[in-house]
Amino acid sequence: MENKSVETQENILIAARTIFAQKGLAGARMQEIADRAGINKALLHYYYRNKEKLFEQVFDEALKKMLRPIAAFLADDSDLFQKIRNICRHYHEVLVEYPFLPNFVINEINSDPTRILKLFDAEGFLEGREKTIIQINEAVKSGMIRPIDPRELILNIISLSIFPFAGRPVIKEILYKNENIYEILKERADRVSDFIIQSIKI
Amino acid sequence: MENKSVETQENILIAARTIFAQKGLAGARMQEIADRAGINKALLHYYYRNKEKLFEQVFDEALKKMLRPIAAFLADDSDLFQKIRNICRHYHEVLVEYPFLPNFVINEINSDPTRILKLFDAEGFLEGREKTIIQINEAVKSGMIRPIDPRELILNIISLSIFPFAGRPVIKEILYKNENIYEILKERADRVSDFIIQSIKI
DNA sequence: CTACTTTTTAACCATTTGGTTAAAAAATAT
DNA sequence: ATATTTTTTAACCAAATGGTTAAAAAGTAG
Repeated sequence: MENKSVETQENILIAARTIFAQKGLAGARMQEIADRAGINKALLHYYYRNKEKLFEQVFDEALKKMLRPIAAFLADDSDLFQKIRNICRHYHEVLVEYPFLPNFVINEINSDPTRILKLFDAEGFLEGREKTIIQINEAVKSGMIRPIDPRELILNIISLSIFPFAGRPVIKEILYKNENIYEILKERADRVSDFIIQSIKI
Repeated sequence: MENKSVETQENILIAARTIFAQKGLAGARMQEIADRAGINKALLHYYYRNKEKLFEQVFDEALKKMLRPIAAFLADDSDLFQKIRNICRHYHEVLVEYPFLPNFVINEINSDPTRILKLFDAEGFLEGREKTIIQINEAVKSGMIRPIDPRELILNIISLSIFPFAGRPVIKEILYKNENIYEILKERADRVSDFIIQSIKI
């Protein structure tokens, strides 16, 4: 009996991910989520008190899955180039699974900035960031890489990894029409790190 | 008399830009737009028949301002590196003025992909793209730049230029807290093109 | 002053939507 | 078989919202 219940809840979450991703929090309809999960609205509210709670669960879950390993990579002791490769690869892996995540973050940070930032904090992202900034500065000083502001390098890594997923529908139409964009993006991970490393290495 | 009318309509557009940018099409409220424009809802509907029409006007106007010059840069005869510099600079200039544009495009392409793509077409973006792809391939063949898939290079340029604006609220919090992010992004244009050129040049 | 346009007011409507309720039905466990 | 949990049905509610209407008021031009 419990199986069925768990299965239904899982179906709800899967449906919610899709709908929230397509329409955002405001645009999503509880009825549509229920339909897609193959249940009715009453049951949907039976398991998830309201729209906000449902959204929060879907959102927090996905964001944690993204941030926790990134924080770990930032904090570990591998050398800079390896770190860049790890991070790019992880971004691409998770985003192939949760391609809606960037839009979630981008859209919802406007409505409640603090909640998202708390998640960054909780997942240890900020400490890892400090450590990596120091590491980049040292790499510059030791002549391993060209002079670059650490935050700018981080921003470039993030931009190259995330934007193609955030803008995926447009990208697909203007650059990769009639191709499997997910395949292309998945394969891109290592080329992105090469592109970055090529730019900074001496 | 006409002045007042035009001024009111302009106020509406300014207000609409802000609200649509913050809340998206679904999340925006006509009442809120009216309030921000300093008028009432009846007058808002008097000038713009309905929400969709208003959104369309705001959106199309901004996207054209973005695309038309990009198309021109892609189509002109300057050498590849100069082209990259022109494009990065233009993206940054327009996006400082319309920072909401990327989110607009990203969000609304889901609801009606064809309308946006028509705009790309109409603004001559696609022809410029073809010409630039050929140019990149030739630059590779002539040994001017490292081997790279032209579409991937274009994607990297777009990602580095646009993502920082799309993700601006998050970026600001995790990297540039307490700083003027617009100033930082504006200054970034030339460093972005340097980063790209450094990566591909031989 | 008169004619015309712009703006306001305020009530009003239809629809959508999130959410509830309560009872019946189905499924499952013991 | 009985008790418990899960699911459905269907009606219902309150609030929000896009949009309308019509008449009055204010502003403007000739």
